[in-house]
Amino acid sequence: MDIVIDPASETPIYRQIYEQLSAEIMRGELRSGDCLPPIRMVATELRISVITVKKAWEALEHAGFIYTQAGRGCFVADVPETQRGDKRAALVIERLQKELDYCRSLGLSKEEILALVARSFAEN
Amino acid sequence: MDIVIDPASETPIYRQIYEQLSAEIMRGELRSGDCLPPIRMVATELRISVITVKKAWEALEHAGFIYTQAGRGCFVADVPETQRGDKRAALVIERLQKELDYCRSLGLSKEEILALVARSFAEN
Amino acid sequence: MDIVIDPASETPIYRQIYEQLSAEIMRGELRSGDCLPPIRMVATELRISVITVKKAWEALEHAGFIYTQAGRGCFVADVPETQRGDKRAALVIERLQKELDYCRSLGLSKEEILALVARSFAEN
Amino acid sequence: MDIVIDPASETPIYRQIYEQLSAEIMRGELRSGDCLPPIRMVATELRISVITVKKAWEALEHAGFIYTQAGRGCFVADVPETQRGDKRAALVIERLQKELDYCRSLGLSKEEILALVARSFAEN
DNA sequence: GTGGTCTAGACCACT
DNA sequence: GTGGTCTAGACCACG
Repeated sequence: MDIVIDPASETPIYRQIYEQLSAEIMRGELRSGDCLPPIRMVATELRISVITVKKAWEALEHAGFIYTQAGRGCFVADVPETQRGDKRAALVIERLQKELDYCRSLGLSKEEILALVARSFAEN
Repeated sequence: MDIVIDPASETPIYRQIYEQLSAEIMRGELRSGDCLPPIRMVATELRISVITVKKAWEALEHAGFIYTQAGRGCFVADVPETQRGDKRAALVIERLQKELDYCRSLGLSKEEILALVARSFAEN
Repeated sequence: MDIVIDPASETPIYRQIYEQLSAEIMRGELRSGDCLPPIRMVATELRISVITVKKAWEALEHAGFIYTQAGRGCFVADVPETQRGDKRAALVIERLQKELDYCRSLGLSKEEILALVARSFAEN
Repeated sequence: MDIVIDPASETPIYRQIYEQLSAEIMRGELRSGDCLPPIRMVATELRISVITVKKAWEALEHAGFIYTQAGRGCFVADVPETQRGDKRAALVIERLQKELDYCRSLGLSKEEILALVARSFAEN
Protein backbone atom coordinates (compact mmCIF):
# COMPACT_ATOMS: atom_id res chain seq x y z
CA MET A 1 0.00 0.00 0.00
CA ASP A 2 2.06 2.88 -1.27
CA ILE A 3 0.71 6.38 -1.00
CA VAL A 4 2.61 9.39 -2.20
CA ILE A 5 1.36 12.84 -1.28
CA ASP A 6 2.20 16.01 -3.15
CA PRO A 7 1.24 18.90 -0.85
CA ALA A 8 1.84 21.39 -3.65
CA SER A 9 -0.62 19.73 -6.00
CA GLU A 10 -3.90 21.38 -6.86
CA THR A 11 -5.84 18.20 -6.23
CA PRO A 12 -6.76 17.96 -2.57
CA ILE A 13 -4.80 15.52 -0.45
CA TYR A 14 -7.79 13.33 0.37
CA ARG A 15 -8.44 12.97 -3.32
CA GLN A 16 -4.86 12.02 -4.06
CA ILE A 17 -5.20 9.22 -1.52
CA TYR A 18 -8.53 8.15 -2.94
CA GLU A 19 -7.22 7.96 -6.48
CA GLN A 20 -4.14 5.99 -5.55
CA LEU A 21 -5.92 3.45 -3.34
CA SER A 22 -8.81 2.91 -5.72
CA ALA A 23 -6.29 2.31 -8.49
CA GLU A 24 -4.42 -0.23 -6.38
CA ILE A 25 -7.63 -2.06 -5.60
CA MET A 26 -8.70 -2.19 -9.22
CA ARG A 27 -5.32 -3.39 -10.33
CA GLY A 28 -5.71 -6.17 -7.77
CA GLU A 29 -2.71 -5.16 -5.66
CA LEU A 30 -5.01 -4.77 -2.71
CA ARG A 31 -7.22 -7.83 -2.50
CA SER A 32 -10.70 -8.34 -1.28
CA GLY A 33 -10.67 -8.75 2.50
CA ASP A 34 -7.30 -7.09 3.03
CA CYS A 35 -7.27 -4.90 6.11
CA LEU A 36 -6.28 -1.28 5.73
CA PRO A 37 -3.95 0.22 8.34
CA PRO A 38 -5.59 2.41 11.00
CA ILE A 39 -6.15 5.96 9.88
CA ARG A 40 -4.05 7.42 12.70
CA MET A 41 -1.10 5.40 11.53
CA VAL A 42 -1.54 6.49 7.93
CA ALA A 43 -1.88 10.07 9.07
CA THR A 44 1.31 9.89 11.08
CA GLU A 45 3.31 8.30 8.30
CA LEU A 46 2.11 10.75 5.67
CA ARG A 47 2.39 13.66 8.12
CA ILE A 48 -1.11 14.82 7.43
CA SER A 49 -4.23 15.28 9.51
CA VAL A 50 -6.32 12.29 10.63
CA ILE A 51 -9.35 14.12 9.32
CA THR A 52 -7.89 14.10 5.84
CA VAL A 53 -7.30 10.35 5.90
CA LYS A 54 -10.78 9.82 7.28
CA LYS A 55 -12.20 11.80 4.40
CA ALA A 56 -10.34 9.65 1.87
CA TRP A 57 -11.57 6.47 3.58
CA GLU A 58 -15.13 7.77 3.48
CA ALA A 59 -14.84 8.48 -0.22
CA LEU A 60 -13.53 4.97 -0.81
CA GLU A 61 -16.32 3.44 1.23
CA HIS A 62 -18.91 5.55 -0.54
CA ALA A 63 -17.61 4.32 -3.88
CA GLY A 64 -17.77 0.73 -2.68
CA PHE A 65 -14.05 0.04 -2.64
CA ILE A 66 -13.82 -0.61 1.09
CA TYR A 67 -16.16 -1.28 3.99
CA THR A 68 -15.92 -0.53 7.67
CA GLN A 69 -16.42 -2.87 10.60
CA ALA A 70 -16.89 -0.76 13.66
CA GLY A 71 -14.17 -1.41 16.17
CA ARG A 72 -12.20 -3.71 13.89
CA GLY A 73 -11.08 -1.60 10.99
CA CYS A 74 -11.55 -1.07 7.28
CA PHE A 75 -11.33 -3.81 4.67
CA VAL A 76 -11.05 -3.97 0.92
CA ALA A 77 -14.41 -4.82 -0.57
CA ASP A 78 -15.08 -7.53 -3.07
CA VAL A 79 -15.00 -6.00 -6.51
CA PRO A 80 -15.91 -8.73 -9.01
CA GLU A 81 -13.61 -8.86 -11.99
CA THR A 82 -16.50 -8.05 -14.29
CA GLN A 83 -17.39 -4.89 -12.40
CA ARG A 84 -13.87 -3.56 -12.42
CA GLY A 85 -14.04 -2.47 -16.01
CA ASP A 86 -17.21 -0.54 -15.34
CA LYS A 87 -15.82 1.13 -12.24
CA ARG A 88 -12.66 2.09 -14.03
CA ALA A 89 -14.69 3.54 -16.83
CA ALA A 90 -16.97 5.45 -14.51
CA LEU A 91 -13.99 6.84 -12.67
CA VAL A 92 -11.98 8.00 -15.54
CA ILE A 93 -13.79 8.29 -18.79
CA GLU A 94 -15.72 11.40 -17.93
CA ARG A 95 -12.60 13.16 -16.75
CA LEU A 96 -10.58 12.13 -19.75
CA GLN A 97 -13.37 13.12 -22.08
CA LYS A 98 -13.44 16.62 -20.56
CA GLU A 99 -9.71 16.93 -20.92
CA LEU A 100 -9.84 15.83 -24.53
CA ASP A 101 -12.59 18.31 -25.28
CA TYR A 102 -10.49 21.07 -23.76
CA CYS A 103 -7.54 20.05 -25.91
CA ARG A 104 -9.70 20.25 -28.99
CA SER A 105 -11.01 23.67 -27.99
CA LEU A 106 -7.42 24.88 -27.97
CA GLY A 107 -7.08 23.70 -31.51
CA LEU A 108 -5.00 20.59 -30.91
CA SER A 109 -5.42 18.14 -33.76
CA LYS A 110 -6.30 14.49 -33.36
CA GLU A 111 -2.82 13.61 -34.54
CA GLU A 112 -1.16 15.75 -31.88
CA ILE A 113 -3.23 14.11 -29.18
CA LEU A 114 -2.55 10.62 -30.46
CA ALA A 115 1.13 11.43 -30.37
CA LEU A 116 0.82 12.40 -26.71
CA VAL A 117 -0.95 9.16 -25.93
CA ALA A 118 1.70 7.17 -27.70
CA ARG A 119 4.39 8.99 -25.78
CA SER A 120 2.66 8.36 -22.48
CA PHE A 121 2.69 4.62 -23.13
CA ALA A 122 6.19 4.61 -24.50
CA GLU A 123 7.73 6.24 -21.44
CA ASN A 124 7.82 3.24 -19.13
CA MET B 1 -16.95 36.09 -28.39
CA ASP B 2 -19.08 33.28 -27.06
CA ILE B 3 -18.95 32.42 -23.40
CA VAL B 4 -20.99 29.65 -21.90
CA ILE B 5 -21.20 29.32 -18.14
CA ASP B 6 -22.04 26.14 -16.31
CA PRO B 7 -22.91 27.21 -12.76
CA ALA B 8 -23.08 23.57 -11.68
CA SER B 9 -19.52 22.85 -12.78
CA GLU B 10 -16.80 22.26 -10.23
CA THR B 11 -14.44 24.64 -12.00
CA PRO B 12 -15.01 28.20 -10.81
CA ILE B 13 -16.89 30.53 -13.11
CA TYR B 14 -13.99 32.90 -13.57
CA ARG B 15 -11.86 29.97 -14.67
CA GLN B 16 -14.45 28.79 -17.15
CA ILE B 17 -14.38 32.24 -18.70
CA TYR B 18 -10.60 32.30 -18.68
CA GLU B 19 -10.31 28.97 -20.42
CA GLN B 20 -12.84 29.80 -23.09
CA LEU B 21 -11.44 33.22 -23.92
CA SER B 22 -7.82 32.11 -23.88
CA ALA B 23 -8.80 29.29 -26.23
CA GLU B 24 -10.54 31.73 -28.58
CA ILE B 25 -7.50 33.98 -28.60
CA MET B 26 -5.15 31.10 -29.28
CA ARG B 27 -7.34 29.81 -32.06
CA GLY B 28 -7.15 33.29 -33.58
CA GLU B 29 -10.89 34.00 -33.35
CA LEU B 30 -10.13 37.02 -31.23
CA ARG B 31 -7.41 39.01 -32.91
CA SER B 32 -4.64 41.13 -31.53
CA GLY B 33 -5.97 44.62 -30.82
CA ASP B 34 -9.62 43.60 -30.61
CA CYS B 35 -11.47 45.40 -27.85
CA LEU B 36 -13.25 43.20 -25.34
CA PRO B 37 -16.74 44.21 -24.26
CA PRO B 38 -16.89 46.12 -20.96
CA ILE B 39 -16.84 43.88 -17.94
CA ARG B 40 -20.16 45.22 -16.68
CA MET B 41 -21.81 44.31 -19.95
CA VAL B 42 -20.40 40.80 -19.89
CA ALA B 43 -21.53 40.47 -16.30
CA THR B 44 -25.05 41.49 -17.18
CA GLU B 45 -25.27 39.16 -20.15
CA LEU B 46 -23.90 36.18 -18.27
CA ARG B 47 -25.96 37.10 -15.21
CA ILE B 48 -22.97 36.98 -12.91
CA SER B 49 -21.19 39.52 -10.77
CA VAL B 50 -18.93 42.16 -12.29
CA ILE B 51 -16.24 41.04 -9.92
CA THR B 52 -16.27 37.52 -11.24
CA VAL B 53 -15.77 38.81 -14.77
CA LYS B 54 -13.02 41.08 -13.54
CA LYS B 55 -11.27 38.13 -11.96
CA ALA B 56 -11.33 36.29 -15.27
CA TRP B 57 -10.01 39.41 -17.06
CA GLU B 58 -7.21 39.71 -14.51
CA ALA B 59 -6.21 36.11 -15.06
CA LEU B 60 -6.16 36.72 -18.80
CA GLU B 61 -4.05 39.84 -18.41
CA HIS B 62 -1.73 38.07 -15.99
CA ALA B 63 -1.21 35.32 -18.56
CA GLY B 64 -0.49 37.88 -21.27
CA PHE B 65 -3.58 37.29 -23.37
CA ILE B 66 -5.04 40.77 -22.95
CA TYR B 67 -3.95 44.17 -21.71
CA THR B 68 -5.87 46.94 -20.01
CA GLN B 69 -5.97 50.66 -20.62
CA ALA B 70 -7.75 52.21 -17.68
CA GLY B 71 -10.64 54.33 -18.80
CA ARG B 72 -10.60 52.91 -22.31
CA GLY B 73 -11.07 49.19 -22.07
CA CYS B 74 -9.36 45.84 -22.44
CA PHE B 75 -7.73 44.66 -25.62
CA VAL B 76 -6.48 41.38 -27.01
CA ALA B 77 -2.70 41.28 -26.75
CA ASP B 78 -0.34 40.41 -29.50
CA VAL B 79 0.44 36.72 -29.20
CA PRO B 80 2.93 35.89 -31.91
CA GLU B 81 1.91 32.91 -34.02
CA THR B 82 5.02 31.05 -32.94
CA GLN B 83 4.23 31.47 -29.26
CA ARG B 84 0.69 30.22 -29.65
CA GLY B 85 1.76 26.64 -30.14
CA ASP B 86 3.96 26.85 -27.08
CA LYS B 87 1.25 28.36 -24.91
CA ARG B 88 -1.23 25.76 -26.01
CA ALA B 89 1.26 23.06 -25.29
CA ALA B 90 2.23 24.42 -21.90
CA LEU B 91 -1.39 24.80 -20.95
CA VAL B 92 -2.64 21.47 -21.98
CA ILE B 93 0.02 18.86 -22.33
CA GLU B 94 0.84 18.67 -18.66
CA ARG B 95 -2.81 18.28 -17.74
CA LEU B 96 -3.48 15.69 -20.41
CA GLN B 97 -0.35 13.78 -19.50
CA LYS B 98 -1.48 13.58 -15.87
CA GLU B 99 -4.88 12.34 -16.91
CA LEU B 100 -3.41 9.73 -19.19
CA ASP B 101 -1.09 8.53 -16.46
CA TYR B 102 -4.04 8.18 -14.13
CA CYS B 103 -5.90 6.17 -16.76
CA ARG B 104 -2.94 3.85 -17.08
CA SER B 105 -2.68 3.48 -13.33
CA LEU B 106 -6.25 2.25 -13.37
CA GLY B 107 -5.25 -0.38 -15.84
CA LEU B 108 -6.80 1.09 -18.97
CA SER B 109 -5.07 -0.22 -22.05
CA LYS B 110 -3.69 1.91 -24.81
CA GLU B 111 -6.40 0.59 -27.11
CA GLU B 112 -9.18 1.64 -24.75
CA ILE B 113 -7.76 5.15 -24.53
CA LEU B 114 -7.30 5.46 -28.28
CA ALA B 115 -10.93 4.45 -28.66
CA LEU B 116 -11.94 7.29 -26.34
CA VAL B 117 -9.91 9.76 -28.32
CA ALA B 118 -11.44 8.59 -31.55
CA ARG B 119 -14.91 8.92 -30.06
CA SER B 120 -14.18 12.45 -28.85
CA PHE B 121 -13.27 13.54 -32.36
CA ALA B 122 -16.10 11.64 -33.96
CA GLU B 123 -18.77 13.34 -31.88
CA ASN B 124 -18.88 16.67 -33.69
CA MET C 1 6.62 71.77 -27.94
CA ASP C 2 7.23 68.05 -28.13
CA ILE C 3 4.89 65.70 -26.33
CA VAL C 4 5.31 61.96 -26.44
CA ILE C 5 2.52 59.77 -25.10
CA ASP C 6 2.95 56.19 -23.96
CA PRO C 7 -0.55 54.70 -23.77
CA ALA C 8 0.82 51.58 -22.10
CA SER C 9 2.38 53.52 -19.23
CA GLU C 10 0.93 53.34 -15.76
CA THR C 11 1.04 57.10 -15.34
CA PRO C 12 -2.15 58.62 -16.72
CA ILE C 13 -1.91 60.39 -20.05
CA TYR C 14 -2.86 63.79 -18.68
CA ARG C 15 -0.05 63.50 -16.20
CA GLN C 16 2.47 62.55 -18.86
CA ILE C 17 1.55 65.74 -20.69
CA TYR C 18 1.74 67.78 -17.52
CA GLU C 19 5.18 66.51 -16.62
CA GLN C 20 6.63 67.08 -20.05
CA LEU C 21 5.24 70.58 -20.52
CA SER C 22 6.14 71.75 -17.03
CA ALA C 23 9.67 70.48 -17.61
CA GLU C 24 9.91 72.35 -20.91
CA ILE C 25 8.75 75.56 -19.26
CA MET C 26 11.21 75.25 -16.43
CA ARG C 27 14.06 74.54 -18.76
CA GLY C 28 13.09 77.72 -20.61
CA GLU C 29 12.24 76.03 -23.89
CA LEU C 30 8.75 77.42 -23.62
CA ARG C 31 9.00 81.09 -22.72
CA SER C 32 6.81 83.37 -20.77
CA GLY C 33 4.01 84.62 -23.01
CA ASP C 34 4.27 81.85 -25.59
CA CYS C 35 0.86 80.72 -26.81
CA LEU C 36 0.00 77.05 -26.47
CA PRO C 37 -1.75 75.37 -29.41
CA PRO C 38 -5.51 74.85 -29.07
CA ILE C 39 -6.44 71.76 -27.13
CA ARG C 40 -8.40 70.27 -30.02
CA MET C 41 -5.35 70.42 -32.19
CA VAL C 42 -3.18 68.80 -29.55
CA ALA C 43 -5.81 66.13 -29.04
CA THR C 44 -5.96 65.36 -32.73
CA GLU C 45 -2.20 65.18 -33.14
CA LEU C 46 -1.71 62.95 -30.11
CA ARG C 47 -4.82 60.91 -31.00
CA ILE C 48 -6.27 61.27 -27.56
CA SER C 49 -9.44 62.77 -26.16
CA VAL C 50 -9.89 66.55 -25.88
CA ILE C 51 -10.96 65.98 -22.31
CA THR C 52 -7.59 64.51 -21.48
CA VAL C 53 -5.73 67.50 -22.91
CA LYS C 54 -8.05 69.84 -21.06
CA LYS C 55 -7.23 68.06 -17.83
CA ALA C 56 -3.52 68.46 -18.41
CA TRP C 57 -3.97 72.18 -19.20
CA GLU C 58 -5.98 72.61 -16.01
CA ALA C 59 -3.26 70.96 -13.98
CA LEU C 60 -0.66 73.26 -15.55
CA GLU C 61 -2.78 76.31 -14.86
CA HIS C 62 -3.43 75.20 -11.31
CA ALA C 63 0.32 74.88 -10.75
CA GLY C 64 0.90 78.34 -12.17
CA PHE C 65 2.77 77.30 -15.31
CA ILE C 66 0.19 78.66 -17.74
CA TYR C 67 -2.80 81.00 -17.69
CA THR C 68 -5.96 81.15 -19.78
CA GLN C 69 -7.43 84.12 -21.59
CA ALA C 70 -10.98 83.22 -22.44
CA GLY C 71 -11.54 83.21 -26.17
CA ARG C 72 -7.86 83.76 -26.99
CA GLY C 73 -6.02 80.74 -25.74
CA CYS C 74 -3.55 79.58 -23.15
CA PHE C 75 -0.19 81.19 -22.51
CA VAL C 76 2.97 80.30 -20.68
CA ALA C 77 3.11 82.15 -17.38
CA ASP C 78 5.99 84.19 -16.13
CA VAL C 79 8.10 82.03 -13.90
CA PRO C 80 10.90 84.18 -12.49
CA GLU C 81 14.29 82.55 -12.67
CA THR C 82 14.57 82.60 -8.89
CA GLN C 83 11.30 80.71 -8.44
CA ARG C 84 12.21 78.01 -10.88
CA GLY C 85 14.51 76.25 -8.49
CA ASP C 86 11.80 76.12 -5.87
CA LYS C 87 9.18 74.81 -8.27
CA ARG C 88 11.51 72.16 -9.55
CA ALA C 89 12.23 71.11 -6.03
CA ALA C 90 8.61 71.02 -5.03
CA LEU C 91 7.77 68.98 -8.06
CA VAL C 92 10.37 66.37 -7.79
CA ILE C 93 12.05 66.12 -4.47
CA GLU C 94 9.18 64.48 -2.66
CA ARG C 95 8.78 61.88 -5.37
CA LEU C 96 12.48 61.14 -5.55
CA GLN C 97 12.71 60.94 -1.79
CA LYS C 98 9.92 58.34 -1.72
CA GLU C 99 11.64 56.32 -4.39
CA LEU C 100 14.93 56.43 -2.55
CA ASP C 101 13.25 55.32 0.65
CA TYR C 102 11.72 52.39 -1.18
CA CYS C 103 15.13 51.45 -2.57
CA ARG C 104 16.56 51.48 0.91
CA SER C 105 13.70 49.35 2.24
CA LEU C 106 14.68 46.72 -0.33
CA GLY C 107 18.14 46.72 1.10
CA LEU C 108 19.92 48.63 -1.65
CA SER C 109 23.08 50.23 -0.33
CA LYS C 110 24.02 53.86 -0.76
CA GLU C 111 26.81 52.78 -3.08
CA GLU C 112 24.45 50.86 -5.34
CA ILE C 113 22.16 53.85 -5.62
CA LEU C 114 25.00 56.25 -6.29
CA ALA C 115 26.12 53.93 -9.06
CA LEU C 116 22.65 54.13 -10.61
CA VAL C 117 22.71 57.91 -10.43
CA ALA C 118 26.13 58.02 -12.05
CA ARG C 119 24.93 55.72 -14.80
CA SER C 120 21.88 57.85 -15.42
CA PHE C 121 24.03 60.90 -16.00
CA ALA C 122 26.63 59.04 -17.98
CA GLU C 123 24.14 57.72 -20.53
CA ASN C 124 23.67 60.86 -22.60
CA MET D 1 6.05 41.12 10.17
CA ASP D 2 5.33 44.81 10.41
CA ILE D 3 2.85 46.38 8.05
CA VAL D 4 2.02 50.05 8.15
CA ILE D 5 -0.92 51.33 6.13
CA ASP D 6 -1.32 54.91 5.01
CA PRO D 7 -4.97 55.23 3.98
CA ALA D 8 -4.30 58.71 2.60
CA SER D 9 -1.61 57.50 0.22
CA GLU D 10 -2.20 57.44 -3.50
CA THR D 11 -0.85 53.93 -3.80
CA PRO D 12 -3.61 51.38 -3.15
CA ILE D 13 -3.60 49.63 0.20
CA TYR D 14 -3.05 46.19 -1.26
CA ARG D 15 0.00 47.51 -3.05
CA GLN D 16 1.41 49.08 0.09
CA ILE D 17 1.15 45.68 1.75
CA TYR D 18 2.70 43.98 -1.24
CA GLU D 19 5.67 46.31 -1.32
CA GLN D 20 6.36 46.06 2.39
CA LEU D 21 6.10 42.28 2.58
CA SER D 22 8.10 41.66 -0.57
CA ALA D 23 10.78 43.94 0.84
CA GLU D 24 10.84 42.03 4.12
CA ILE D 25 11.16 38.74 2.27
CA MET D 26 13.95 40.04 0.09
CA ARG D 27 15.79 41.43 3.09
CA GLY D 28 15.54 37.95 4.60
CA GLU D 29 13.47 39.04 7.61
CA LEU D 30 10.77 36.62 6.57
CA ARG D 31 12.38 33.30 5.83
CA SER D 32 11.54 30.59 3.39
CA GLY D 33 8.88 28.34 4.90
CA ASP D 34 7.63 30.87 7.42
CA CYS D 35 3.86 30.82 7.78
CA LEU D 36 2.08 34.11 7.26
CA PRO D 37 -0.70 35.02 9.66
CA PRO D 38 -4.21 34.23 8.39
CA ILE D 39 -5.61 36.89 6.13
CA ARG D 40 -8.59 37.49 8.37
CA MET D 41 -6.30 38.20 11.27
CA VAL D 42 -4.23 40.63 9.26
CA ALA D 43 -7.40 42.30 8.07
CA THR D 44 -8.65 42.74 11.61
CA GLU D 45 -5.37 44.12 12.87
CA LEU D 46 -4.97 46.57 10.00
CA ARG D 47 -8.68 47.40 10.14
CA ILE D 48 -9.18 46.76 6.47
CA SER D 49 -11.24 44.30 4.47
CA VAL D 50 -10.21 40.66 4.19
CA ILE D 51 -10.46 41.02 0.45
CA THR D 52 -7.89 43.76 0.37
CA VAL D 53 -5.45 41.58 2.25
CA LYS D 54 -6.24 38.69 -0.05
CA LYS D 55 -5.46 40.86 -3.05
CA ALA D 56 -2.05 41.66 -1.60
CA TRP D 57 -1.44 37.98 -0.88
CA GLU D 58 -2.42 37.10 -4.46
CA ALA D 59 0.03 39.63 -5.81
CA LEU D 60 2.76 38.18 -3.60
CA GLU D 61 1.97 34.65 -4.74
CA HIS D 62 1.80 35.74 -8.35
CA ALA D 63 5.28 37.28 -7.99
CA GLY D 64 6.61 34.09 -6.44
CA PHE D 65 7.21 35.44 -2.96
CA ILE D 66 4.72 33.19 -1.18
CA TYR D 67 2.73 30.05 -1.92
CA THR D 68 -0.65 28.92 -0.69
CA GLN D 69 -1.83 25.61 0.66
CA ALA D 70 -5.60 25.77 0.79
CA GLY D 71 -6.88 24.96 4.21
CA ARG D 72 -3.48 25.28 5.82
CA GLY D 73 -2.21 28.76 5.15
CA CYS D 74 0.27 30.81 3.18
CA PHE D 75 4.01 30.35 3.38
CA VAL D 76 7.07 32.29 2.37
CA ALA D 77 8.50 30.78 -0.80
CA ASP D 78 12.06 29.80 -1.34
CA VAL D 79 13.77 32.72 -3.02
CA PRO D 80 17.36 31.69 -3.63
CA GLU D 81 19.89 34.20 -2.37
CA THR D 82 21.19 34.73 -5.87
CA GLN D 83 17.77 35.60 -7.22
CA ARG D 84 17.10 38.13 -4.51
CA GLY D 85 19.51 40.64 -5.96
CA ASP D 86 17.93 40.23 -9.36
CA LYS D 87 14.41 40.63 -8.06
CA ARG D 88 15.37 43.71 -6.12
CA ALA D 89 17.03 45.13 -9.16
CA ALA D 90 14.15 44.35 -11.46
CA LEU D 91 11.71 45.85 -9.01
CA VAL D 92 13.47 49.04 -8.28
CA ILE D 93 15.99 50.03 -10.85
CA GLU D 94 13.52 50.73 -13.59
CA ARG D 95 11.43 52.89 -11.31
CA LEU D 96 14.39 54.77 -9.92
CA GLN D 97 15.84 55.26 -13.38
CA LYS D 98 12.59 56.82 -14.56
CA GLU D 99 12.53 59.13 -11.59
CA LEU D 100 16.11 60.18 -12.13
CA ASP D 101 15.44 60.86 -15.78
CA TYR D 102 12.52 63.04 -14.82
CA CYS D 103 14.71 64.94 -12.40
CA ARG D 104 17.23 65.57 -15.12
CA SER D 105 14.53 66.70 -17.52
CA LEU D 106 13.61 69.34 -14.96
CA GLY D 107 17.17 70.53 -15.06
CA LEU D 108 18.35 69.19 -11.71
CA SER D 109 22.10 68.78 -11.68
CA LYS D 110 23.92 65.65 -10.73
CA GLU D 111 25.20 67.42 -7.63
CA GLU D 112 21.71 68.32 -6.48
CA ILE D 113 20.56 64.75 -6.85
CA LEU D 114 23.57 63.35 -5.06
CA ALA D 115 22.81 65.72 -2.22
CA LEU D 116 19.28 64.31 -2.00
CA VAL D 117 20.61 60.77 -1.90
CA ALA D 118 23.05 61.67 0.83
CA ARG D 119 20.26 63.28 2.81
CA SER D 120 18.04 60.23 2.43
CA PHE D 121 20.72 58.00 3.92
CA ALA D 122 21.67 60.50 6.59
CA GLU D 123 18.16 60.70 8.01
CA ASN D 124 18.10 57.46 9.94
C1' DG E 1 -9.51 26.67 11.84
C1' DT E 2 -7.65 27.78 6.96
C1' DG E 3 -8.17 29.89 2.10
C1' DG E 4 -11.41 30.05 -2.40
C1' DT E 5 -15.37 31.78 -4.60
C1' DC E 6 -19.20 34.70 -5.37
C1' DT E 7 -22.44 38.21 -4.24
C1' DA E 8 -24.18 43.38 -4.29
C1' DG E 9 -23.05 47.86 -4.10
C1' DA E 10 -20.21 52.09 -3.49
C1' DC E 11 -16.68 55.52 -4.69
C1' DC E 12 -12.80 57.14 -7.40
C1' DA E 13 -9.60 58.10 -11.43
C1' DC E 14 -9.16 58.30 -16.25
C1' DT E 15 -10.87 59.04 -21.08
C1' DG F 1 -18.52 55.91 -20.59
C1' DT F 2 -14.34 52.88 -19.04
C1' DG F 3 -11.66 50.09 -15.39
C1' DG F 4 -9.56 50.22 -10.27
C1' DT F 5 -10.29 49.92 -5.50
C1' DC F 6 -12.57 48.91 -1.32
C1' DT F 7 -16.40 47.58 1.45
C1' DA F 8 -19.38 43.86 4.10
C1' DG F 9 -21.05 39.52 4.21
C1' DA F 10 -22.14 34.79 2.63
C1' DC F 11 -21.19 29.93 1.40
C1' DC F 12 -18.08 26.13 0.28
C1' DA F 13 -13.91 22.98 0.23
C1' DC F 14 -10.07 21.55 2.75
C1' DG F 15 -7.41 20.05 6.96
